[in-house]
Amino acid sequence: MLKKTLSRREREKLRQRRDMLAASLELFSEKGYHNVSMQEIAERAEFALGTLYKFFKNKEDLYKTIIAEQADRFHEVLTNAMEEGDDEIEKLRNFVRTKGTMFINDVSVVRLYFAETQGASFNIKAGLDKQILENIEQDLQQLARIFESGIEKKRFRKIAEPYYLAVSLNSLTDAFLLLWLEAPERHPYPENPDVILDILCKGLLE
Amino acid sequence: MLKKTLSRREREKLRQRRDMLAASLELFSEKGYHNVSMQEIAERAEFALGTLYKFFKNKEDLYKTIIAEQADRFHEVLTNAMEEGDDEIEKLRNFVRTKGTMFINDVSVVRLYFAETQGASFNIKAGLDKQILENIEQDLQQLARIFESGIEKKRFRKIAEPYYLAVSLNSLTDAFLLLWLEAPERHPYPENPDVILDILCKGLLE
Amino acid sequence: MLKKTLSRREREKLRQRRDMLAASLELFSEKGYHNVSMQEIAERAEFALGTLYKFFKNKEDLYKTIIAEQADRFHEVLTNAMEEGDDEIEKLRNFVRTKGTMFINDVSVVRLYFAETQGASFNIKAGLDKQILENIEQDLQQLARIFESGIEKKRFRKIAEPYYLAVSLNSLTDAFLLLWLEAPERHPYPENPDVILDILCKGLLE
Amino acid sequence: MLKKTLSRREREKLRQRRDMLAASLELFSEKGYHNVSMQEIAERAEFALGTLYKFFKNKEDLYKTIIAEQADRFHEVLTNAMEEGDDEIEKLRNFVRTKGTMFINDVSVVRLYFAETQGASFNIKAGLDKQILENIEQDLQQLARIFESGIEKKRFRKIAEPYYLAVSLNSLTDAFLLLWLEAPERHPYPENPDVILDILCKGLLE
DNA sequence: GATGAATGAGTTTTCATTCAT
DNA sequence: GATGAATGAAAACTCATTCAT
Repeated sequence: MLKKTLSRREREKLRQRRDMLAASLELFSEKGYHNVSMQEIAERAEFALGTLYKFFKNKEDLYKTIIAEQADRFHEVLTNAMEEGDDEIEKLRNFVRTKGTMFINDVSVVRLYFAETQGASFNIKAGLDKQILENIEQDLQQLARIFESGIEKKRFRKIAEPYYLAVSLNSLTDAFLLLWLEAPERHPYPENPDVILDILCKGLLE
Repeated sequence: MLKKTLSRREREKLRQRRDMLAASLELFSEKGYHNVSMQEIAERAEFALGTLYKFFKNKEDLYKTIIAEQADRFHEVLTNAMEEGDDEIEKLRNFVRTKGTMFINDVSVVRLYFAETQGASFNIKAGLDKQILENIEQDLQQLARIFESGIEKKRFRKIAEPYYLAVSLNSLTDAFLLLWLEAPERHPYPENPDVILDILCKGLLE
Repeated sequence: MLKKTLSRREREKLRQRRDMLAASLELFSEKGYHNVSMQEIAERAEFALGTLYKFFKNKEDLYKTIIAEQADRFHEVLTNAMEEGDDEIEKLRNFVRTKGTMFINDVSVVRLYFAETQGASFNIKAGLDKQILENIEQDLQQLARIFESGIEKKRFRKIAEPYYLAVSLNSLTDAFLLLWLEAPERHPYPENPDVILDILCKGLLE
Repeated sequence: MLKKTLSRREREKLRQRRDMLAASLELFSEKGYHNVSMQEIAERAEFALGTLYKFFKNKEDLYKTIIAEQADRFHEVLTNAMEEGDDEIEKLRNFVRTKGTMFINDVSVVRLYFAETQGASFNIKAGLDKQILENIEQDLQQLARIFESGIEKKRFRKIAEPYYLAVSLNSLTDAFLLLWLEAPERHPYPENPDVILDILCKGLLE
């Protein structure tokens, strides 16, 4: 879809939609799905309540749209990050670094990300969309293939199945992000991705 | 307090309380705090609505009681597990094994555990009690001391600060528990704790 | 009813009943009918909830019993007061003095008295009993007869119908009692009944 | 604020508010605060429950608004009445006449007035607003000044302190209003204010 | 097309009353 | 006969959603 083909009207609509989603994201992230009212969202976004319903058919739809859009953006950036880099280690470094950067620049999203991926999504009526779960799965698969490739090239020892290695690295980055979220000063997300990677790479035992 | 000293009345009360907490735990775990009504809980527990309020002063109190009781049980068992074992590796094995066993025997709790610890607790008005956060922190500290001791004894390489190693191992077990929760058949929680521990211990790089 | 004919059991019952009524009177007077629960009354009276219901068939019955008993006591004392005294003025003095003394000794009752007689009784489902209204009416009639007699004997000028004079004197004492209730220090109920009576007797105009 | 400056929307809002207050006044007056539900008020006013809550933040707010508005109106009218008239007697006549007229035209208000001023306000959680008590006190003070002025000019005998004379006259009008309220046919509120005033003015004793 | 007032179902909570022990 | 635990009807209040303007 070329931008040039969008009429002023259409561009305006997109801008409104973006504003609504931004306001909702903030509020949901601050207070949680059930502690935010549609009225509140409308006010924060500076639109009328009815206008909100012109864009999203109900509260759940609005919420899911946010999650879906963020997940897509997230997915795209991560996919690209994992493709860049000359060797496997470099790709893993890119994964760790990019995931950190992305989240730290967008605190609101982190909270929702954890709420959703770590099993609290049952707080909202319906679980995550198939689409989103697939995104996440794809990221893990892509990460797994990096590990697999490393193992094939004898660069990595096969200390676990590639998929589990992917899950592990993902959970390590999550853990560091949570620490940062709770106490940004005391537990900054490491600038050097090796701090996290080494936990996986170096082997604890002498 | 010896059971024998409890009157029939008192024992009956305890049983009722337990039934109520059990019903609530199930429902909160299935549907989330905000999607469960007190009426629903009363029905599931087979008590009248008013009786529920005789035992818990309001919905939040009921919820927090569940979380607190489970967190205490959890904390106690884990603390003990980490104390047993002759050397550091054995203690870590006990941690991984016990955490798995405990959760797998009580699926309802896992869901709430993740909802609460992974940042979704903001879905309920008040966050986690100080007490519970302290429990969790204590577990991590205890785990960290095991790593520290291993490093001092030159059994472990210091691939990261002990506290971060503790956080890492904890997040790895969480990740495997989540996998199991999503697809118990495909991703059983490993009976042999080394499957998880090795990810930390063996070192990926050749 | 001779006291001697009452068995110990019966005397005990009467004492319990009195205790219950006393506790209820206190509470109703402090907080108003709707802001007092039967549970609360039972606790204050140090009886079990069920026992309360053995004595009074429901909350309204309990309330009405209090009102009726106090009204009876009130009526009896006032009737006697108005009978004593050698002339009309003395009888009126006795009325004013006795009404004051009685209320001031029993603050709880005053509040209920005003709540009931001044038209707030509609706050409770049913209005005042016929019996009580009749009591009040009788008092007014008796007072009216005193005025009437005074007029016949040419001691009083007929500045209004005797009944309205009765109502007037009654309302004057009520007004002074209300003042005292609001600010006992600033507006003590006059020890000398003439302070009130004079307002009626002396005539404002020169 | 000129009516012309109100938009149709605003006028509509005012009308709705008035309708709600009118329905509430009726119901509270008929049955008392605690025997009226918000649902009932909504039905009587022919609005949805939620609409009621758009206008008044809760039941107590609704009640207090009624009381406050009526008290203000009452206060204003009485103040003016007491200012008109050439001499003291005329001012007192105006007070007695106006108070009667106002109440007789608005029976619902009388009931609430008595419920509130005669000490039953403790039936509702919060007592009367400071503002309202001040209104009442101001009226009494103004009345007292009239008596004082009359005494200074030697038109009145000082049969009691001016403030107590004010309280007395006020209580006399209240008494006649209560009589009328109970039996309008038998005890009409006197058209000629002297019927009430004479009780104070003429002096009972020969 | 935008608006936001109006709606009412659904939720939490209280408390008078009953009745098994 | 006393007890007080259990009951559930009823009340206050919220908020997602609709629809007339």
